[in-house]
Amino acid sequence: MAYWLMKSEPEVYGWESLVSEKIGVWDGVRNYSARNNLRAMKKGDDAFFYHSNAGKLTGVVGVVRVVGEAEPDITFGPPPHPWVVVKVAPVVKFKRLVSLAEIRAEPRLQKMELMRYGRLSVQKVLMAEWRIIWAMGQQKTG
DNA sequence: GCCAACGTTGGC
DNA sequence: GCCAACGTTGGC
Repeated sequence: MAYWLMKSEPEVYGWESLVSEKIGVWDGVRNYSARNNLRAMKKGDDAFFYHSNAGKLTGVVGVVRVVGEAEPDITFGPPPHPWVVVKVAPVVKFKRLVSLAEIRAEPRLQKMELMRYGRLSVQKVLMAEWRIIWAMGQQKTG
């Protein structure tokens, strides 16, 4: 069982879009590192859903589960080509946003790929990092 | 809207 | 294989 972080711009495809679809096809990835991560995803893996490019709302909004493993991304064109999609379903929305600013400010999260290689749209998350962000997301807002 | 960081492309 | 030019992502 592995943990991941998947980015999407909420204006393009946000948490609410996924909830209304129930199962989302994660398409459009055109970067080899991100593609390799998509290929490594297994059914039952969990991923943080991260809203990118969203000003103060940039950050982790909830958890999704991989329900379909890599298959060709037909939005690129007919295979063969290198690009793949996975299918994900919403699991739980956080009680509050865990913003990028907070992640930046948390010393235990400084080694996250998010800090080192911010532009990667599909990233691996370590279990320790997963637990920290999960706990932050369960805190009640004041 | 700007721009830093990074990936990709293509000439050589 | 190197590297300059260019394109894209995404934070701010």
